[in-house]
Amino acid sequence: MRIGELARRVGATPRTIRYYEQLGLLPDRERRGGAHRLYDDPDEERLRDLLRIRDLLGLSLTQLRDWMDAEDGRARLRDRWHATPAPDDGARAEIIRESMGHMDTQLGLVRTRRAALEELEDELAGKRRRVRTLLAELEEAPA
Amino acid sequence: MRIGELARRVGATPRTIRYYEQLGLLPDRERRGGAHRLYDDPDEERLRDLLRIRDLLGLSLTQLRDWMDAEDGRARLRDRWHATPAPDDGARAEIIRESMGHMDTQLGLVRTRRAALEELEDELAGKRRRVRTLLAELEEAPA
DNA sequence: TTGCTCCTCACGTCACGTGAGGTGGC
DNA sequence: TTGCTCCTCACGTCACGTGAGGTGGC
Repeated sequence: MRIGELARRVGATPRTIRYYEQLGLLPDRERRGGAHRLYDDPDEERLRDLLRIRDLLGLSLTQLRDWMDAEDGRARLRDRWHATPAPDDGARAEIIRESMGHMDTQLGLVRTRRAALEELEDELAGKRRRVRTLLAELEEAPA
Repeated sequence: MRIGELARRVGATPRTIRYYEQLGLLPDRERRGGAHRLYDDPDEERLRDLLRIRDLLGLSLTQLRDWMDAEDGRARLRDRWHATPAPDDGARAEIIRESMGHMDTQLGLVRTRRAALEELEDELAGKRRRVRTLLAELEEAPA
């Protein structure tokens, strides 16, 4: 698909996609003769992930790059794992542990934020309940 | 307190506080002779609220202004309510209903976001579990 | 060939960051 | 009086938005 359709699908703009390509967040798509960029489904999936993490966690694009680098690293590790069920020399376990450490960092970020949002939601819900009670009293007992 | 201390307390910078004042998000503090800005505890509370909503919901400062305008409106309404327990002519109930409508909008925003974060958290937790299982197998049964 | 979408500059904008040069207040 | 913090410009930066002017491809 072309850049306009990709943008429409994920709810972004062509400008954002080009900017992310420039920063290395998206691959520099093979363009025959410097012409139009063409994207496939995995590209769309990656872009969705980028926008989702950016929006939900409020990361800068530099932080987003770090996040995706780690994700890519894990993906490569997983491929290597499945490709070679080799004898364990301890190094593989070590790499997995490192990968886990990074996942824990990610999970910590998400959990902290979700907890903060839950607190905000509880506060708002409480306020709403109080106002609703006030309204009910007003309707039941008009002076 | 002065702007530096306020900034340090809430985890912002003096520049941000001045910018928010300029946009009308914070009050233009009385400054005798155009000198230093002085803030009190309610100012700190308001700034905390601003930063919290901005960060958790990712609002633009224009949207943030709308949010706070509604909050301020509700606060004024509440004051008026407590000041004059007047006879009900229906107008008060109407104003409360309007206020409720806005709170529902706010709650909807927060809930949508929290649900999205929960989904992300579940996905990450699932990935982590799978990697952990892999690691356990590796440690228990070395080839 | 006509439309539509894409291309690359390049300047504009939002939300601040970061000095420059000068003044207030314990 | 000496430090420290504050003040107001004002230019820089990040993450894009928005034309200007030109080209690709069904």
